[in-house]
Amino acid sequence: MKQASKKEDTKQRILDEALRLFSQSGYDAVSVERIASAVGIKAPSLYKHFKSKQEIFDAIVAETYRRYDTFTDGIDVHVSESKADEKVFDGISEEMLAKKVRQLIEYSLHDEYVSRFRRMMTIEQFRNAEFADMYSERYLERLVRYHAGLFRALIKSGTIIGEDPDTLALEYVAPVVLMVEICDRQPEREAECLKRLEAHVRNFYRTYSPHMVKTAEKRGGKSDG
Amino acid sequence: MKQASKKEDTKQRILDEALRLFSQSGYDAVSVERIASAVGIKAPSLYKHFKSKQEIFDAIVAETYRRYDTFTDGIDVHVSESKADEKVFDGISEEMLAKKVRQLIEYSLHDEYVSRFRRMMTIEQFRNAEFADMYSERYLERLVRYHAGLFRALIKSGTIIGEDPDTLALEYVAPVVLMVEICDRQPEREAECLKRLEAHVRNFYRTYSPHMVKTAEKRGGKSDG
DNA sequence: ATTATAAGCTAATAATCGTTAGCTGTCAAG
DNA sequence: CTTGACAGCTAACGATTATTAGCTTATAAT
Repeated sequence: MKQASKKEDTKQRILDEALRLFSQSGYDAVSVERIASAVGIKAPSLYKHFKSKQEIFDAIVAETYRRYDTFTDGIDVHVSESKADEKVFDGISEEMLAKKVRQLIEYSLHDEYVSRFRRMMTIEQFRNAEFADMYSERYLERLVRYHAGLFRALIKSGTIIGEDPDTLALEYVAPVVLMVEICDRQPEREAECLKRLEAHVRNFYRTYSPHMVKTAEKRGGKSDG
Repeated sequence: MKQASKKEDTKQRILDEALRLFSQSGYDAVSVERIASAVGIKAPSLYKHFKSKQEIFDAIVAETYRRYDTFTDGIDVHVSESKADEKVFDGISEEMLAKKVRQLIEYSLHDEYVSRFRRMMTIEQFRNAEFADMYSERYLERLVRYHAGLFRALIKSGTIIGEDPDTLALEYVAPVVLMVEICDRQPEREAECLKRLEAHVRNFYRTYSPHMVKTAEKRGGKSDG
């Protein structure tokens, strides 16, 4: 029988520690010796669980393919494009948008697995075309498509105004992605990034919400900076 | 006397080839042997020019500190914040904005040195705090500040409407930065990215230009999908 | 022309790399 | 209790790493 107690546990810890180290320094800069000692075993013992260093890396990638987590996994509200015309989002508020982004950021940055894997792929994205494609798809396009669907529904329901939901989605999502990238390399700037995103979301909402009809007159003479 | 003929030439070629290789695979994955053979010499000969592999890397970084090139170097129109209130940008057009972005992209992607260094730093950004800071500053904050200054002037002159030039700048710049990142890993998508940026810039201009007063009525009843 | 320096080379260094062989103790199944 | 597989270990492998020593050749200054 296959007992999952000791062996599977060690195997998982190897994957965990390897991902942690790869996300810090990249695949080439991390030796199997270093992975092993992080797990608390000797390097040759790794080969009881994986037949090569490359296989460890591959297993990590394969695992995330199974998990298929995205930025959007961290959001509680989900929309599929097919359901988009049901008017669930009629009354979406500035506050709701802001909250969604906070949830997204929270998940993307504080889920260790998610954030480590993203940092690892940031380092390894140029290694081959497959990784490049995966990176763009996973960390940008999925999020843009998701929001394009959302905005398409919101436009249809009249909640926001706008003609091009794809462009709108890119403009909405791009600052979010960039702030995540900043936090990946400068975690100490998280508060600042959240603040900038709050300002972004609120400006976005006010710009495209029909409640706020923006005219040249409205912002004519500003008193002082 | 210090003759700059042969030695300085080889030294520069070492830097060039090293940067090319580092930008493809990262520092750790490139051996001095591989750099040397790209230059056309043997590995030990490298040490007549640099006393270590690390020094080659450091020299590359130091060189870009001297050059101080940014995204904005590729733009012909320059604004310093002090000159910002001179009404040079009164009549800025959608076409001008679109052209500026095209120039920016052209420079960022097709200047070999600039694009290779950026890709190298993308790989090495997590190596230490200095690189992390440099990356954010060089590839995002500078560009945001530049455009914040531009938009501040444009708001003051009434060319565009808006209250928060910093947020506006982030929203304007973020899609540009992201499209550059896509092209860095998927060069075959350049045309698509340029198209998306064109749509972004035009949407941005139309949204914030006072000529286009956008109201709920204007986009009220859309006939069909 | 002489001479010194510079820039290449080969050979060899120690260190570290990923990986294999083979031994030992643990522990669950029979 | 016996047995066998499993998961750890040490020792060692060859390959590759960055780097040094020392020789040679080309070149530039005197």
